[in-house]
Amino acid sequence: MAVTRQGRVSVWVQIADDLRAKIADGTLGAGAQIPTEAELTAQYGVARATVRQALSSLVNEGLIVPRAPRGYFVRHRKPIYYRPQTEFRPQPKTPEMDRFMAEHSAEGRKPRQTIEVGILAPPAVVMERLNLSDGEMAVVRRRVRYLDGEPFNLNDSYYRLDLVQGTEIMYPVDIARGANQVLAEQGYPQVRALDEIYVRMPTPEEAQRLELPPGTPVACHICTGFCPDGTPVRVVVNILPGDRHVLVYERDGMTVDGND
Amino acid sequence: MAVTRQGRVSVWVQIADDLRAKIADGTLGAGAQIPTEAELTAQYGVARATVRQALSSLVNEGLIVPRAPRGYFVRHRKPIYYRPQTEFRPQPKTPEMDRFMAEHSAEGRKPRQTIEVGILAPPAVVMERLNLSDGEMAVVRRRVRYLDGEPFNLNDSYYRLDLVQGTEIMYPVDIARGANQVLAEQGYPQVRALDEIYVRMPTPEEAQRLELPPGTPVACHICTGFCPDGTPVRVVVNILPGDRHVLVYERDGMTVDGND
DNA sequence: GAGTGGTCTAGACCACGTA
DNA sequence: ACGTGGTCTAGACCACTCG
Repeated sequence: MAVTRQGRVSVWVQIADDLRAKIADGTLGAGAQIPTEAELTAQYGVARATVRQALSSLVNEGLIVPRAPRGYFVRHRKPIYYRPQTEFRPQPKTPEMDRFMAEHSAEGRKPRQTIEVGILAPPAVVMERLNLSDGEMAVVRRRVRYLDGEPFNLNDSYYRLDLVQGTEIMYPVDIARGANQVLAEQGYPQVRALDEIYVRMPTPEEAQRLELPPGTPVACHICTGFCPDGTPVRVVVNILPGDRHVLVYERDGMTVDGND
Repeated sequence: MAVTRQGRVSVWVQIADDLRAKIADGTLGAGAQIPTEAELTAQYGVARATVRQALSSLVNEGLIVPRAPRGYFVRHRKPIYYRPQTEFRPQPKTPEMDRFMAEHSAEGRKPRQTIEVGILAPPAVVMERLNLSDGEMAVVRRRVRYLDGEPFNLNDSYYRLDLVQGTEIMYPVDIARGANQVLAEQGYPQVRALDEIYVRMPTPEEAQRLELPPGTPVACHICTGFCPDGTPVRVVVNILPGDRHVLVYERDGMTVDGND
C-alpha cells in the first residue's frame, strides 16, 4: 500500500487507515505485533515522526497499545465482564463487600478490594451533591476493586463529615453490616437514590489507579443517596473502564419499542 | 511555572499538568483560549514539538479542542441532555419518530432526523446477533438524530433481508405505525430484547457523522429484538456521544444498597 | 499580510528488556 | 550489545482565517 502526497488526505492518515484496515480484516489479529516504527518508516518512505503520528492516532482509538521496548501490539478485546440487570434496580440488602465479592466469586473469578479512608475537601461534583459549602470537609472511602489481579473499577464513597464522625466509616476496614446500616443507626437512613451515568476520558490519576491503556474511556456513575427528609448523605463515584465492562439488560414479555 | 529536565517526569507531561491545573482551577475557564503554541514554546523554553505533545495529550483527554487557525480552546461542558429512566424499561408504544421527537420537543429543543436505507453485508457484531452466515445480506435503516442542529446520536437498525423484502422498511421514509408493527404484520412480533451497553472510542466514520471533537468517547448500545420462537429479527446499534448524554435513573422507596 | 495550527523532515540521545 | 519505543530539537512549508 503506497501513500500519496498529492491528495488532501495527509500521509499519516493514509498510514493509519491502512493499518486500521489490516486490523479490521484480521491481517493483524488480536495480540499481533505491528511492524516496528523503523519498518514502517522504510515501508512507506516517510519520516519517523509521520509514522509515529499514525500510530498514536491508533493508540488513542484504543486499537493498539505500545509496549516499549518491545513494539506495538493489536489490543486484546479483553474477556468481558457482564453486569447483571439488577445494577440500577433495588438490590437485595447484603453486607458490605458481599455483592461484589459473591457475584464474581460465583463466576470463578478472584475478587479483591483495597480500602483507603481520608478526610478532605471533596471535588466540586461531590460538594454540589452533598450540599457542602467551600471549605467543608467530607470523609471518603476509596476502594479499588480487582478481578483476577486486574483493576476492575474505582468506587469512592463520600460522606458528610458531621454525620459519620466517630463511626466505623472513618476506619479503613470492611464494615460487615454495611456502611449504609451505620448511617441508618446514626439517624440517616437512605430511602432514595439518584444515579447519573456518563462517559468521558479518564483523568491521569484514574488511568494510573486502574492501569488503563491509553485510548480507554470510562463510564462515570455517580450515585447520590438521600434521607427521608431529602438530605443527601452519601455520594458514590464509580469509575468503570470501558474495556472491562459491558452492561447487559433483558427486557421481556412485552412488545419491544422501535425507537432505540 | 518552570519545567525541569532532571526529574523522571518528561517535560511535556509537566507542561500538560501545568495547563490541566489551570483549567481545573478556573484560571483557564470554559471557552478560554490557551496560549498559542508559539507563546508556550517561548514560555517554557522548549521546542514546538514538545509543546504540541502536551497539547495533544489534553486534546485526547477531551479537555481542550484545537480550532485552526484560531488557537486551542478549553472545551465547553455542553448543555447536557438527560435521558429518562424509562430508557431501558418497557416503553409506551408510540409511532416511529414520535418518542425521540416528542420527548425533546417538550423540552424546547428542535429535534430532526435523517434516514438512509441500504442493503449490505452487515458488520460482524450484527451478523452474530442476527444469526447471519457469511455473504447473507441485511437491510439497514440509518438514522442521524439532531437536536438544535447538532448531531445527537446514531441509530442504525438492521433487519434480515428475507423478513422485510418488499415492505416499507426498505424505503427511506418515516413509518408512522413503527417498523416493529410492520415486522409484526409480517409474522415476526418482537416480545423480548437484549440490551448491551459498553464504552469505547468512536471509529473515524462515527466521529465524522457525529461531528465529534477529538477526545470524545461514545457509549455503544446494541439492542437485539426476538420473536416468540427466539429468532432474532432486528438489531439496533445506537451510538451515544459522551459529551452529549447523561443517563439519569431514580431509585425510590427502598433502602439503598451500599455497594455501587 | 500576519499569525495560527497542520504536516513533514532529519537528526539526536535515552531507558529498558531481551538475547 | 542491540533494537525498541520515548523524548526532544530545529528547522521547513502549507492552508486557512482574520484584520
